[in-house]
Amino acid sequence: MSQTSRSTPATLHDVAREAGVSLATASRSLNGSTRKVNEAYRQKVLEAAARLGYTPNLSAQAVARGTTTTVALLVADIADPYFSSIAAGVVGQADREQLIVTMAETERDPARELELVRAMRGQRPRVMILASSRRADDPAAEALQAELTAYEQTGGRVVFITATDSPFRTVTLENREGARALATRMLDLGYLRFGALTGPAGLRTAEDRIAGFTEGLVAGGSDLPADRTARCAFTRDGGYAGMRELIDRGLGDTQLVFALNDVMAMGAMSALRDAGLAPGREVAVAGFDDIPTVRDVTPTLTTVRLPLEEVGERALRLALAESDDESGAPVPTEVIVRDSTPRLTD
Amino acid sequence: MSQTSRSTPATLHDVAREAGVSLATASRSLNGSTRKVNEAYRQKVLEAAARLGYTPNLSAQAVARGTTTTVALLVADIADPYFSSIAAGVVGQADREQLIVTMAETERDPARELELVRAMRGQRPRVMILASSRRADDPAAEALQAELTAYEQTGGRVVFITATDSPFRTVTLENREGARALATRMLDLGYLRFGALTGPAGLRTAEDRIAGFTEGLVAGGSDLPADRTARCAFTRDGGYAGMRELIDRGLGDTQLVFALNDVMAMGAMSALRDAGLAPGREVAVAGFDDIPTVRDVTPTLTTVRLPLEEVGERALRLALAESDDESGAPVPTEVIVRDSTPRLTD
DNA sequence: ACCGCATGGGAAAACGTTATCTCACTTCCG
DNA sequence: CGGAAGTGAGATAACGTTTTCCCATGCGGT
Repeated sequence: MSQTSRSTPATLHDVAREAGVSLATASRSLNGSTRKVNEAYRQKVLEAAARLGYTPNLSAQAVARGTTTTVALLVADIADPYFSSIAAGVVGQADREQLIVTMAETERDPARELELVRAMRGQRPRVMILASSRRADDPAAEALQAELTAYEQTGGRVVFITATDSPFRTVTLENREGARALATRMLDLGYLRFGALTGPAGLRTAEDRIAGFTEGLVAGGSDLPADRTARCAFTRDGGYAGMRELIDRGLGDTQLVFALNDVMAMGAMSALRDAGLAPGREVAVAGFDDIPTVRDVTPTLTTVRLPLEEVGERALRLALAESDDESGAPVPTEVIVRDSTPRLTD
Repeated sequence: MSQTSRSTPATLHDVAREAGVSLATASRSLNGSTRKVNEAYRQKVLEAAARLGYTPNLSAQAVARGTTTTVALLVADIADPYFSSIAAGVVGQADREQLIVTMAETERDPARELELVRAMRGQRPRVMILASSRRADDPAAEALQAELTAYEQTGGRVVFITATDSPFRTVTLENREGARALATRMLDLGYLRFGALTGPAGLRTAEDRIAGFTEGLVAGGSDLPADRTARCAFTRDGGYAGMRELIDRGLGDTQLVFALNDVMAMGAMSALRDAGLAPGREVAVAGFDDIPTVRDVTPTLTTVRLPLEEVGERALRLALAESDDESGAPVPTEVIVRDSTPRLTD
């Protein structure tokens, strides 16, 4: 009972011996093979396995079967609610599909992303989901595409979560359309003078959102003047810094600042507050994504809802789908007006 | 160039043939073995590998070597900032150690946790990190412990992230001490009448924090009356519901509510606001964990800082450490006073 | 000149599975 | 009663690696 000495895990061999059957029969009994096996034998094997605490070695199964049950997930930053929500969706769906997910963090660096894709290929995952953000000026983009194409040629499935269309299966996020709808809605609320935190140059998500927002404004007869925008990192601290810069440059009569995503918006609101300005009252703020916490900030944040967890689920389902063009409808976005953008009544 | 037909990944065999060397030499060239290999041969192999786009099959390596490079991580809920911060730490450290992390979600269900541990054992991970929360009344606890012990006997390493001491390596969270320090500090600020959201019955983390908080209050001559506490789920919505219940029962002269963790505190503050009460001014609120977003809520939240990302890193390092009793010092906690608990001056 | 002895390549056995292929045995039909 | 046709267990060849072992070669020492 108190065997504290280190041993090795029980193998199928052990189980077969213990049950007094052949290796083949043991294997057939423990996983569902097409072949039938005598119920009496089957019982013996099952009992033996339980007695020995046998767990099949997934690596060995992978080698023998030539396929794994792994899905590889690449995100920019796990601690960011945007990515962790997507990850939660992927992991949940994977669990339902009896798959295992392995995760890695690109830290928003394209070179690192490429490196990680290479490394992950070693696992021979069934699926690779790339939620990490695309850049327009990515020098590693070609190499990445080549790597992924090679991966697909060996039977893998690539799914991107992004707005830009890629040569791979894609869960399409309507960043542009969502931002345009947001702009329209803000105009409806009476806003006229807009500013924005535009994120880092070259980041596709950022560019799409800004483009969509501008489009909406222009369509409504307004615009987004360059001197009311500031570049900044795509993070909470970036949002804080960007808003800080806007404030330092002089907000003028800016009525509403669009922050590109919710974490940036939250940083921006803090920057406003720290500068003695009341977000929502003196300067309205809008975000994008609808991460869970925006209901709990003050004022509650107006944003464009992206069903992130569902996005993760869809990504995996899409990867597993038979048909190649099952990408289906883009993910629905929805403008959600909250207290950070009150109706202007003057 | 446009070979779109599906093929299989290049194997070491292919590389060896392409380079005109034996399998053994190819293997020795591509990973660092103890044996030296002629530089000319080595180059040929490396070139051949590059030409064929060879990536070693990790499963096969695992089978041949008898060990994997996998870290299994179990969390309760990936989308919860507490767990995603820990996960970020684990993934970051794993990356530095050239390890791969696979992740699963217990959804706070002990039965599920046991099931998952069983399933993960199939991967033969080098390390299993359990960040999912312990329960005092867990009916599956014995089975879990048996499973983990068996796992350790076969060479695996278990690390718990928790406050309760376990028979396994543990990153110790000083929930009790931190909560006690928080109580002391709140007394210093002039608070006298306390309430609390106590979380679900049986959850160790919750119990420890409440116990510590009560201790601190009692030590300071105050107390935590049962009629000012409410049970609730350990989530944002739980915090909201719990505070709602407290409000409905009548807050009386309660001056400060301790919410057990930050997401609950944020829910609680929203509940207060929705009831027309100003958190921080009319009722003070304190949390625990110091998740990133609490700097951005209004009022900013007083809490006990837990360096969550570092906790994740430490967990992995602890798992990998040679010595058995390297658990080291408990993770330092720090009370951080912010605007949600202003000094009482009446 | 001969004998170790290090050096380093290659054949082949292992790792823990699955899947193919035998083959003994039953059953059923004419 | 003989033979065809199932049935299902077991031996064994894979799967893609690593690693052990064997062996040819070259070199230094006596």
